[in-house]
Order: sequence, then structure tokens, then C-alpha cells
Amino acid sequence: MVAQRFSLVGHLVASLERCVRLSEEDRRALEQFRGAPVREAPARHDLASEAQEPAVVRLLLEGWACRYKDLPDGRRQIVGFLVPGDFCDLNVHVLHRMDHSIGAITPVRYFAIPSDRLHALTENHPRVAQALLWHELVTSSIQREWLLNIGQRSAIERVAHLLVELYLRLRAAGVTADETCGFPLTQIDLADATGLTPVHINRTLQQLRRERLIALSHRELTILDVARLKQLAMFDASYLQLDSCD
Amino acid sequence: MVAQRFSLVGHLVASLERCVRLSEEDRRALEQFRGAPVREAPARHDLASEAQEPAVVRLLLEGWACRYKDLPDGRRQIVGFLVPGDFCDLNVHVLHRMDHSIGAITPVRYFAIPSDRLHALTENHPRVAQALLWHELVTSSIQREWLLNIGQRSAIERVAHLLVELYLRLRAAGVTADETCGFPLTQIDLADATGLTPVHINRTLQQLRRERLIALSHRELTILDVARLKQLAMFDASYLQLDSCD
DNA sequence: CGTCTATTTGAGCCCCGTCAAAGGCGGTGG
DNA sequence: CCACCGCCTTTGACGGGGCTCAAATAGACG
Repeated sequence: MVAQRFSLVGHLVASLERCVRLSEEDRRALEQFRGAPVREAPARHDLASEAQEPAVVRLLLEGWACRYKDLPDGRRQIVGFLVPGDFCDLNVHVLHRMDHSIGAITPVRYFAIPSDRLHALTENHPRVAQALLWHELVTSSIQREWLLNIGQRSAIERVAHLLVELYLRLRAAGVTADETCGFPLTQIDLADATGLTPVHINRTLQQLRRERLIALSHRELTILDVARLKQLAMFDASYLQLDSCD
Repeated sequence: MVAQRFSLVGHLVASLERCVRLSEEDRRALEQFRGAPVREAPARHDLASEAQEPAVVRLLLEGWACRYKDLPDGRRQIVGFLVPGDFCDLNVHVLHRMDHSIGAITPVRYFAIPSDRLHALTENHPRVAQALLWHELVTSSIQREWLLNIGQRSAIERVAHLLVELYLRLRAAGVTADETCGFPLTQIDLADATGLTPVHINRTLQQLRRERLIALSHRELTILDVARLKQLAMFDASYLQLDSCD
């Protein structure tokens, strides 16, 4: 039990250290979050962030979630996916309005860190603040690439690009085996993320299968030819900042 | 001359105070940037940010610019517009790679603040740090709305939404008169920003004119019916965070 | 007044959306 | 173990919103 709690802070440290190396003292300070709870949410439910007791910063431990925005008439756009190791709501202390929702794709487990205490800690631990800012900036960079993706690429390029991005992020999170990874998104999710219709997503996936670029079934994705898929998508990984540590 | 320099720091303070009120001491510390230069760039030129001598944070003083990303084959997506009072490159110190370019739409004048000194200042002035973070988060929020816009809205809704956003931002920047504002974007710019073709932008603008929602000619835009235009675009201004000061 | 760029217009077509129905797959309960 | 149910995936036919190609017109600037 204690061991498990300890490993949760370990998750936190690991996520923060994706960009900066923390000092021993930073790590000791983060130990105060040992007692923070691990929460769960079922698939397809919102991680309601509004009007919730003391605001928390969530660190996703298991499962997939997404950020999304709705239009009054029901149209929905997924504006980002969240995989294990990603933070939600880093902005909750600065921006008062939540401009989007966060929904669980699969059942999720997340570490709920009181955001006031986390932000208080950053006052004396600038490297922690920088790590949190870095995560926010990477999210922003991914959003820009999505704008390019949805605005300019064709359907097949768009889907290919999204699949490569998710595969690389999952690989960085350490949850892939060879070129295969769990892939819980439905074709409806892919449609909402790419601005296409589910029907057209279906035909596009079949085209990618026919060309032996991917295998996707039973919630499992295999990239059969990374190089060709990247080429088709005109994929340039630099926006993911996957190796930018200093 | 000195008076002019002083007013430049005034611009900086004003932009920072769009979200938090700075202390007298914060303002005094910002006085160190009095000597920072005002730079100019001609229309349609990049504000090249890479490989440039000491990195700077730019505060746009006059003119319009845009963030954009290119595809190898020449397709271009504008991922955001910058109007007077906006910062460019706040992330330059955290993310080492620049994942996008910044181009001047009109001739621009900007205040070039040495980013190392600005970031050093934030160590002792958390409210300045928070103000910079706030600007970055608003940019991110706008990007999410653009994803919704491009991914889900029809051509006419998309253009209407963009026009309302720009009008409101310009009004907040204090550069509108009644419902009219200078509007230097070409139809090609609008196309690159919305993911449509210039030809279709043209037809869409004509439709908006025909319905007496806007007047647009000679680089001047008038919103003839804000309420109906917002309704058409399903516009909800909260993502702009225009009145969120604490 | 000439040149260059931006805007406008027209005709044709294609990518992707829409509508509808069938088929597969996992879960649940009898 | 099977039957049923709900959701997801797949397939087909058709239609349309927006793209392409091409050319004419209008403004801006020297």
C-alpha cells in the first residue's frame, strides 16, 4: 500500500522529467503528494472538472481520454487525446473558465493532485514549474499540428498522420510491443478527431489495410510499414518534442 | 525619444495586465527593458525566429502577423493570427525547436525583449510569469476553438466565426471604431486559415455580404449584424477569455 | 499607363457526406 | 450454452459542398 503510493509519486516525477531533470530536493518536495488519491472513471464518462470540490490536476495513469468541444447542435470535435503519463487541466488555476471537456475513452485511473498545493510548490521549485509549462506547450504544439492536419491533409493522409502520432506517443509512454499497441478508439472517435464521418473513416482504414500499411482489429493496432505511413502522412515528428530533454 | 521608450514598457505592462494586476515593484523591474529595441519587418516577410542571435520575445505593437505551418508540397495552414498586444515566441525558452513560423501580414513593428532576461525576471516576479503563462494558455484555447471550427463547421459558419473572433480581439485591443475595423487579410489568407480554397472564400464572403451580415472591401471590415453573425457561427466568446482578470 | 496582385465569375467534377441497411462481436441473462 | 441485445463496423447508392482549372476584371502602386 505504501509502496503503491510511493510509485504514484514516481509516476509524477517521471512525467515531469520528460523535459527537465529534477533535483533531489524537488523530488523530496513532491513526496507531499503521496497521500493524494487515485481516482477512477468508467469508459465514456466525463472527468467533470467544473464545480468540483478543490480543483485538481490529473495525471493519467491508465487508460485513454480525450479533450473535446461540442457545438450546440451536437457536432463534436476531439481536440486531443490523453494517454498514460499525460496531464489534464494544468491550466485550471490560471484560466478560470474551462473551455473544453475531458472524456474517458476507456476506463481510466488517474492521480488527483490538489492544484493549489502543486502551484504553491512551484513558487520554490522553478524546475517543477518549467516541467508543467513544458507539458502545456507540447499540448499546444500538437494542437497546431492537428490544425495543419485537419485543414490541409486529405482523408487518408489525415488518418495516417493521427495513427503515427498516437503510435509514437504510446511508444514514448512505454506501452507498445514491436509495432503493435492497444488501440481503444472507435471509428466514431477517429471521425470526431479528424473532422471526417465515421463512414468515411471506415473506407479510409480499409484503404490503409489494403495497402498493407496498418493492421487494425479487435482494439489492436499494428503499424506494418512505419516509413511508408510517415511518408504518406508527411509526418515530421519534431512537433511531439519526444526527445527534447535538457 | 525617452518618452517613446517609456511608452514601450507601458505597452508591455498593459499586455501583461490583461490577466493579472502587477505590483509597483513588478513594474519597476520591467523598466529594465526600456532600452530594448523596436524592430520592423515588411509585409509578407517572416519574423525569422530560428538561429537568430540572442533569442527574443516579441510583443507586437503595430500591424498583423500570423503563425503558420507548411507541408512539404506547399500547402499552408495558418494556425493563428497575431494582432497588436499579442506576444510571439513565449515558448522559445522552453521548447527548443520552433514548430511553426511567424509571418508578417502587414508591415509590423514589434518590441524585441531579450527572452533570457525576461525569463530571469520571472524567477522573482511570479505575477509576471503568470501573465506570460496566461497569454500562452489563451493562445492554446483559441487553437482548440479553431480545431472545432475547421473540423466541424461548414464554410460559411467557419468564415463567420473567424470574422467575429478577429473583430472581438481587435475591439479588445482598442483598434476598432463602431463595428468597423481595419482588415488586412487577403482572401488567400482567409483560405489558409480556414482550410478552404481562395475561390470558395470569395463565394462565401459574397454570401455573407448578400445576407447583410458584413461589409468588407478595401481592407476594411464592418460587422453589420453582430448578433446574427454570432448566431450563424455558433459563436461563444468564452474561449477568448477577454474579461477574465483577477 | 503599365504591371502585379487580388478579386470575381463560370463550368465541371470529385471527394467526402448522407441515408439506409446488413453484418459482426461482445456482453448479459435465462 | 444459447438467445438476445446494443454497439460498432461494413457496404451500397446517391447527392452535394467545396475543389479545380481557367479566364476576365478590378485595384494598388510606381
